[in-house]
Amino acid sequence: MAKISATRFAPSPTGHLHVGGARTALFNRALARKLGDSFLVRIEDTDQARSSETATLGILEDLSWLGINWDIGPVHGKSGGDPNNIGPFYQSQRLSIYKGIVEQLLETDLAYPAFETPDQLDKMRKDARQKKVNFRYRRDKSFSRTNAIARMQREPHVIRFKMPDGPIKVTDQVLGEIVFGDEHVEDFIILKRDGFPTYHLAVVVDDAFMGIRHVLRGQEHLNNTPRQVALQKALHYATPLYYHVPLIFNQDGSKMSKRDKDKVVRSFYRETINRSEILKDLPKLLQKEVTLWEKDKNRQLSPKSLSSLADGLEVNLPEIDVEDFRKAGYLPETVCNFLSLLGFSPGKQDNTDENLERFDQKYFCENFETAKLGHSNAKFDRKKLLAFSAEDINNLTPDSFLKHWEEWAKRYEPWVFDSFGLAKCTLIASALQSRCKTLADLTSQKGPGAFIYLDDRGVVFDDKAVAKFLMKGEPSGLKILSEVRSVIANMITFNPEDVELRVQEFANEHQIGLGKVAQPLRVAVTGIAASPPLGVTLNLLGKTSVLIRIDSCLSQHLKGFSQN
RNA sequence: GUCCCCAUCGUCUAGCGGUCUAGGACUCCGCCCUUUCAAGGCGGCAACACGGGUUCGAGUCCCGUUGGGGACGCCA
Repeated sequence: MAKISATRFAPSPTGHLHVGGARTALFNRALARKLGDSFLVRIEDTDQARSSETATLGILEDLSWLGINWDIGPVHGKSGGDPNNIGPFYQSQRLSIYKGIVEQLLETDLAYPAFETPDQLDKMRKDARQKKVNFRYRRDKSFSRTNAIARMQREPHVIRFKMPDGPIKVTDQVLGEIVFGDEHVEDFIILKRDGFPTYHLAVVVDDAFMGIRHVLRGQEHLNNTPRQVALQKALHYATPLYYHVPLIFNQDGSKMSKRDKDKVVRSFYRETINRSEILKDLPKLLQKEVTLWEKDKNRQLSPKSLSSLADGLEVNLPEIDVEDFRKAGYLPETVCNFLSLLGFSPGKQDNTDENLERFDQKYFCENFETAKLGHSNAKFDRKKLLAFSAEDINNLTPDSFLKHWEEWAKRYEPWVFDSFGLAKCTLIASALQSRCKTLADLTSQKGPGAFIYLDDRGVVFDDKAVAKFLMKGEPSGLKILSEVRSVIANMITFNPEDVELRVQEFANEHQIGLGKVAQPLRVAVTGIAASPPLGVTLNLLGKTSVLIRIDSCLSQHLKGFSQN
């Protein structure tokens, strides 16, 4: 047994890391730091059909991006390693260990082979359900060990653990003492037909071999705990301390899960009337996949296919995975801070009422306490996350903000820096920083910088803005615009201060308020009534573009104006 | 259906028997600042699920009801 003391995060690589998993990782690391334990990552890939190396890599990358580094485990970037020689950290590479344990259990009559096929079991479960009784697999009274061992040699089989009789007590560090009656805990499978261990066996064996003394995980595992405790007793392993934390929910109160994206697309697809037309526009391979998927509720589309279909249906996929939030332009620190608050509260310090919610992971690790963990499930509030994000982005130094944006853009919108160059992007960043809630807002078509990316002759004018700032009043905005145009045209320097100064002078000369000049100009070059300060807005576009846009605006609206 | 967990503003939560006419954060609303939009500053609305106990005293302890959630896989 390992001589170290560790906490662990043990994801199964069946897709991207989702926020619930990320939170578990965050809590485990904090617990480890608080305890002075090592923090270990282990890949639970005992499901041959669903696990993939791509998913593993994705999860490790997601953790790294969040800044969650691990001491022991798969090597990725600066994380991982095996200083105590307790690896490997992929369960698929530990098969011989589990087999040895299973043999030991078999020899000591603590486990036995079983021969029912999955179909047979399915039927047994259905029958039980129909009779409204609880199904629980227990070894037959007429069970003969010698017979079974002999049959093992020639028949496909699983190995089941002999669950001891009597209730099992679990002591949880968060929830307290919980007693599970044995009427539910069956002789569960520890070795599958394919020779792979089940989760229960692998987790118990690995935790023991890897020195895991503290197990913090989601409450969905609470009902698994008695099985694992029974197994630990049978194997004479120490039972780790358990910490079961509440779940993370969607706004509608359902559990936030990996399947949510599929669910959203499915329900939207069902309600779409012209779905056959949409289907036609998809690639042939995808068409086949969708047809199969449509018929089978339990089937899930691959992430790629799912997003293609979502595009076709024009549905927005919910953000569930860490990668989704990265793409949406959140800073990793923001995501970590927000996630840390789901099921954990920093409490009150010195009885002051100040807001203690905004903290970094250093603070979280130092102040993490079991007593500060909540007991009830938490809904994931995107609006609050967005508010945190806006605040964090605003608090960044201009330099750091630019770097974050550049890094993000390189991954998701490479055209920005490619076509505008660093100098212009620096200007854009400084103009938009306080107006952005996420990094994605910087390039969003609905974002505060949308006007920057417009074609000079393709400005789309907002009707209300045009009516209010160009058509109304005497003199009208259009008239002022046509007069101020020459002021702009005659400018030699074009920095924000000069622009503001000249426009102010113009207003003074004509004895009108600044707004009377600024708003028509703003509408002319952006199409809408809101933008960064006028000087910055015009400077960002450059004199040439500004003049083209003014002219284009005048020619589009003067016509309509004279007719009225 | 069976077992398990949970229950304070719309949401995240503070509260560990009296200091609670219940505090903070997000949302929403108002005001200030202001050439627009942001940012920033100030203020406001808003909750102890219900019913029984225990106690001099209950958001805080106990029981029940109701409600929410989880588990019941050769998934993890």
